[in-house]
Amino acid sequence: MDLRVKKTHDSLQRALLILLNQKSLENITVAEICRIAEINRGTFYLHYKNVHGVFERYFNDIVKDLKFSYDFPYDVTKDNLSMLTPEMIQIFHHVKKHEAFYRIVFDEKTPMLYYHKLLETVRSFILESHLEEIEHISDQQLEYLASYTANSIMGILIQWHKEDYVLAPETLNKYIYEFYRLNETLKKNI
Amino acid sequence: MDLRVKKTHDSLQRALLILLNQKSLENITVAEICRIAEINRGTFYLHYKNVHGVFERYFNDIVKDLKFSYDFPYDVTKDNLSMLTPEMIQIFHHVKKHEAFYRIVFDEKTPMLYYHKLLETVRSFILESHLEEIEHISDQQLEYLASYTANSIMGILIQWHKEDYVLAPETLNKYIYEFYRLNETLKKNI
DNA sequence: GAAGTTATTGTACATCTGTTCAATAAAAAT
DNA sequence: ATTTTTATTGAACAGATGTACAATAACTTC
Repeated sequence: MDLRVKKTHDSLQRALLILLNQKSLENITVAEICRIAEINRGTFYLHYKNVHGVFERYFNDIVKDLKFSYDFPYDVTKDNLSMLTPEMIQIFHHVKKHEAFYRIVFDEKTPMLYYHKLLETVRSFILESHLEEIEHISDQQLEYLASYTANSIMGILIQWHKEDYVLAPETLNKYIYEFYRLNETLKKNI
Repeated sequence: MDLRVKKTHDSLQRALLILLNQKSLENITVAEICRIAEINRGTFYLHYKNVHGVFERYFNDIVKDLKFSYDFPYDVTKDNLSMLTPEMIQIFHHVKKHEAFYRIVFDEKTPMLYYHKLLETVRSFILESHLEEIEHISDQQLEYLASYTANSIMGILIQWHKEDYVLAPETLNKYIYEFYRLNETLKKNI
């Protein structure tokens, strides 16, 4: 790979991180990030459409980290019966690890793009490991079930974000498990 | 209320709708919307921060419509035992009714703001009507349960969006009901 | 190492942004 | 109806955006 291109990308990524310590993402301009990175503004537009382009590159690295951590089995007692197993705790640990990053992802000003990408990732985890055994369900219905299930976990993340990430990942995991069992109890009261 | 202010808001709202038929929201500039609305650009900044400000005003009207429709009981056979009752079909009907609008809300380029607001609305529906009878749950846990439950419905909406809103609201409602029952079946296989 | 290819640079341009301010027009208060 | 208050306007400003182009520098190929 061309060293010049790599240098451009690295400089811009480094400049973005510097600026994110000073101001919010939506207040960072292309001109500004180029000044810090010592990159010509014209060069910027050769590679990215806007500042979010640089952030998206950063995002892809973070999600790679999530996918990697998910490939490692977290707990031996794999509970395949629930669609929302304690396995999901890895997602909470991941978000906590990159908290500063996810504060931006869930921010009101941030485009939906990153939310969609994260949901897609969680969705693939669920499709790969938890939805195989389901019968009597159409392909299309399975797509909806995956989104339904994955996004319920995203709901936990959003609430976590709203409460400033105060709870421990283990607590969230316990919550999910209890929410799953809750259906059962309610049904028994019929 | 000052007639001049109302005229300004109305002109801008009308101009936004005209422009949305021609191009996507993120490509509409303040200068452009002011030219169409025949409003001085300085006046624009007296009322809004950017183009999204005008869209947000529009959004508030739409959500008002959702809240209104939800106040009307849709079906007499209210199933209080499930947290996700067929009552939710009203949300699907609402989104279908304002499909052109929600195509923008769920778009990748659109800020998370509208998603958060819609989630908050669905969340309030659930808290008001379905989560009262739950016992042995802390206030905080209830907050998470509400986000968890409300966002699972949002997951259906996102999938609907991804599939270009082809299915009927009734079908989605049937799906949700079946997803709820699915837990039951899986557990019996222990 | 020379020749060819490609990324980066500097400059320029029209347009947009966000803000300020005095002048004016429209509404509200008396 | 006159005065007071407030919204809108037009002009001007520094800075940002997105694009274009020729010149130059860096990398690749042979």
